[in-house]
Amino acid sequence: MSENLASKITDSELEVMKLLWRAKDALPVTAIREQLQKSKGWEPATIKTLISRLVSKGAVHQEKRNVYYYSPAITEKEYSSWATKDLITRIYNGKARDLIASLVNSDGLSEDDIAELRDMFKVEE
Amino acid sequence: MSENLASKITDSELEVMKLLWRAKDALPVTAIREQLQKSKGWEPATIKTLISRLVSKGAVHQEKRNVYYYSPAITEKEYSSWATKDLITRIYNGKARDLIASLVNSDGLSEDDIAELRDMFKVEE
DNA sequence: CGATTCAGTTGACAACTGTAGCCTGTCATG
DNA sequence: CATGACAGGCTACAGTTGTCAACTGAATCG
Repeated sequence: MSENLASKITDSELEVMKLLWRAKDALPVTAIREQLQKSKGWEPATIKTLISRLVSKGAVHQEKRNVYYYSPAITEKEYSSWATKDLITRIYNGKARDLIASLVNSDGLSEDDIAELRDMFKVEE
Repeated sequence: MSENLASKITDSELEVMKLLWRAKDALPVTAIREQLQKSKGWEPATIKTLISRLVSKGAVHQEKRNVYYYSPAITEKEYSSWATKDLITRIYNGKARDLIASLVNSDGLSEDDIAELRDMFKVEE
């Protein structure tokens, strides 16, 4: 398990991160709460807990104004690429190509996906 | 989270599954213990716990002989493809191609991998 | 200024996870 | 047959995760 930054963002916490990634600027709890309360049906307390856990583990940065403003301390790309490597390590013996092979022959990809990928690999040299 | 079969095999449990997948036939605890004790440094008790949890959640099948013989109830392919789809759902908004794109431009793939993938997508039509 | 609201902090609690011990019955072995 | 080893089943216990409530102090509003 390659830990360190962003070490283990949980599923619930990830919902908060997604929201913060979508926002261009730092957000106060109010804004975060508004969205997640509706979309996830969470109580304000739950949301506050998730935010502080994320701050503790260094995944979210807080900036003191009147009230704290929160923003991601890691980018979505960083996280998703970490999560992907983690999957590859745990499940595919560290071989990225095995992951892709698995996707290719197990209906994981639509015709469109395949076409697009063909392009993706064709163009670059 | 698409649950059901193999619902949430944990990291430790996965080590047991890997061993069972490698074995062609069902194995008694003895055999499982021998390998994991050395490779993982786990106590026999730990290994027994993992096996029974896997049996409970239907990921491992047990067959009564003198002593129980254990074998995977789900294939490695089934599991890894489930885990991959799960990742895609959670992190890539359900878009498999985004996963691959992320791999491509984030040093997730070696030159060799890319060459091989180019082939992979070239050949089939 | 007194009452209301709510951010931030702390505590809580059940389910799950990692790790392991104990007990009992059975099987092999001297 | 007596004994030791160990499979299976049960219990345990700390740490993590998903959810949330209570308290406190500051800002807001009438």
